[in-house]
Amino acid sequence: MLKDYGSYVLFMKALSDETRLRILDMLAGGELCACKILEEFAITQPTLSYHMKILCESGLVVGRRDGVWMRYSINRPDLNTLRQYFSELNERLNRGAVAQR
Amino acid sequence: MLKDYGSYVLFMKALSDETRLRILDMLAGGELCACKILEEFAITQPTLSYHMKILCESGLVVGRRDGVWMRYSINRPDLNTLRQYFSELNERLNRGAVAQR
DNA sequence: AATGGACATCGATAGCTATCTATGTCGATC
DNA sequence: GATCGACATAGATAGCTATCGATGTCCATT
Repeated sequence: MLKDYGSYVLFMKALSDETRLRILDMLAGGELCACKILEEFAITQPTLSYHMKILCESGLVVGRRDGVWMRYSINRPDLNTLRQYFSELNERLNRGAVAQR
Repeated sequence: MLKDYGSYVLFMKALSDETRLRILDMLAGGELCACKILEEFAITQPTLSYHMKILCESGLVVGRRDGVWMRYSINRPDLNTLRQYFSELNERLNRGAVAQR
């Protein structure tokens, strides 16, 4: 069982928007700067800035300033935590299924 | 890469609320009826009904009527899809890390 | 020192979300 | 057939979210 749902809720909230989901997908290919990400979307720069903030505040993404640019990448430990969460849920579900029969 | 973000957004939205996350967690232990779930929360019955609707509409949870009761359980294929999504993201991220060095 | 490029912040706003009370439906029981 | 228990639906509402245009900051270049 989870003790701390708070951080998971933040993860899920961060990914409960198509724009942000697509950004995470892009970042899985490696670090990208904000302007490169912006090119892929039909949103304004302030809106992207807002989405990046949500992603960073969840912990799933980290940004670093590189001169004029902001470079974003996925935070491995946090993505791993999330991956593990679903794996464990799945396992728990399967264990239960066996126990029931 | 994903083609259809829509269903993933629905999954994430469904899980971006602490009440629903906890419900999913409870259901990982096996099927439960609505009244049993309700006992664990300090919310009213209509609010639970609302949350169960969101979970069911996402596909992650299925409900079946059993006489007077509604019994809810996790939809294995959909949970598996979600598990796989994060596993693949993780893999893709790790592949990239190697390629970069 | 003026300009321009990359980004963040502010203020406004339309639309969505979670929650409640009140009420409805449908079986089972008295 | 009146009541009760389990659930859904309707209507209202406070608060949150995604989006924009306008503006600010900071650095590099002209």
